[in-house]
Amino acid sequence: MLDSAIREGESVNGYQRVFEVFRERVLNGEWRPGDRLPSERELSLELKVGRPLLREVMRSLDMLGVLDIRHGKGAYVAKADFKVLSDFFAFYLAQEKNALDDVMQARIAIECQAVRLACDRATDNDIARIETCFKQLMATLEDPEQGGRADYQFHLAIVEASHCQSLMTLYHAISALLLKSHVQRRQITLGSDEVIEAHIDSHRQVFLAIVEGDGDKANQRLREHFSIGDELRRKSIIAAYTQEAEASLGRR
Amino acid sequence: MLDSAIREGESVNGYQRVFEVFRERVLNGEWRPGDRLPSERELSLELKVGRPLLREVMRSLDMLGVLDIRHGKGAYVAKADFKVLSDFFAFYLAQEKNALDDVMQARIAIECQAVRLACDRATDNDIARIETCFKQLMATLEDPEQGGRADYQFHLAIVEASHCQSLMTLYHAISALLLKSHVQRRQITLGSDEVIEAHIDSHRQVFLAIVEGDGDKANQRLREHFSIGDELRRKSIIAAYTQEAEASLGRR
DNA sequence: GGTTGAAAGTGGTAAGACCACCAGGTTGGC
DNA sequence: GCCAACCTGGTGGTCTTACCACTTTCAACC
Repeated sequence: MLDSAIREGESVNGYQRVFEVFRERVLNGEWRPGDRLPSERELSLELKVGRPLLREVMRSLDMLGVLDIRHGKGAYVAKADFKVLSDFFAFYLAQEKNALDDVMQARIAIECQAVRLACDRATDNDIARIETCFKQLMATLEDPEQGGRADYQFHLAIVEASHCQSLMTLYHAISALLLKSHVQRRQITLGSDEVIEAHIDSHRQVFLAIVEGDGDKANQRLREHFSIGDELRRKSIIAAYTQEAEASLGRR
Repeated sequence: MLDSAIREGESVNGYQRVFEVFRERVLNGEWRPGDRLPSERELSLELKVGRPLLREVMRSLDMLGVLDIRHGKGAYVAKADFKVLSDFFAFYLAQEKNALDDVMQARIAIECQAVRLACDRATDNDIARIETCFKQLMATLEDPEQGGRADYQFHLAIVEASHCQSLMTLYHAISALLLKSHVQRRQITLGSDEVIEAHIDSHRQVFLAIVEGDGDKANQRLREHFSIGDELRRKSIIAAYTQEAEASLGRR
């Protein structure tokens, strides 16, 4: 069905035809980011299709992030962004079991590569930002909501220090889940001094390795960071169930 | 009084409202993959929106891969797949310079994590498949087209042996570019025995590490594989330019 | 009994009308 | 003369209606 456009005849449906026109013009650079498109009325006239059909295509492209349609102003070509990927993953993950664990693997993949690149490419600004995030992390230990956000910001800063668009894009795509997961974990593990200390130190080690610019070391420490987090989460879950069991026994 | 509609922020435009309804119903499992949706007329009645608007939403979801709309039959909930990601990347990469290098970083990220998981999770079947791909790789050394495809298949087999959906999804998303890149590289580096030997051995090492089930080793060897490939490509480019320069001098 | 073709239901498309929003020019008051 | 409020034209946002094209079904016909 991917080949449907290759058909010789005019038999493809109008939607495909119009979509291809847009694809062509954007990919050929005829329509560049920031350009304003003709009005829907004009376009529907030019392409010889009705406005509803044209709008179906444009809406789809809007969802793809290729167009930015603004009520009362017009439609603009946008720089494709990750918005659509978030939507896609939301639907996608709703249909997958073990989705969070699964996505966590993608997250590890992205961050581990990003941290390597960051060691080479990070500017002073990037370093400073990561440091700021780290301080913020320490300042919000008590609040699961803010702490989770700070945690997420720290990791995000690392990924953006890689200056690699595709990694950043993919990371953003799963960011909604990551943020949620960070907050959840905070709520579970809140309160244990030992946990907090390990957590902070783990972040610090990663940060220092980046400052040193040692890609291998940074990668290794980040992996340790993830496995520590994983272990802590398991412990917490076990603890939670144990408490529950005891409470259950106590009620008898 | 016009503001009466503005409450709870639920007052956004109809498109958003309808989209959220679909999102809810799919995410809540009310509509599961394979289910057939009510007809457009029924839905537009139920949701109290016009059919064109409803269709805009459904088309968008069709593009996202969430719905499968079939003329004359109806709309079905589909398992979200990576088709949309390819479209997205096509637009996205058209706007980015250095796109290929950039995406290559994402590729490395995905494969390096995948190979670790593969070491733990690969079944006998997976191993056999990777081995088959490796043999195919050796059998097609002469043909850039087939050789490039075999190369791609080898790496794909590794990723799929990770049994990690999100990694596989992301990998598929960039697969079109990877395949193209594999073939291109083959065309450039074709002919040098030394290059071919290094290339084959590099793959072999990765394969063996997976068979051993040693994640760290496999990861390291895969990284070496990539850096070898990178180096070879650079050398070839330099060689090509050198030849060109000599030829240019010769013509004078 | 097998074939065929109409009918019903579905998505596909078009046209026209009207509403909501935005920007820029016009008009009114100060 | 200046500024605010208002009007106006253009744009996207939405609804309605009608009709076309594809698929399936089932009953009439051979």
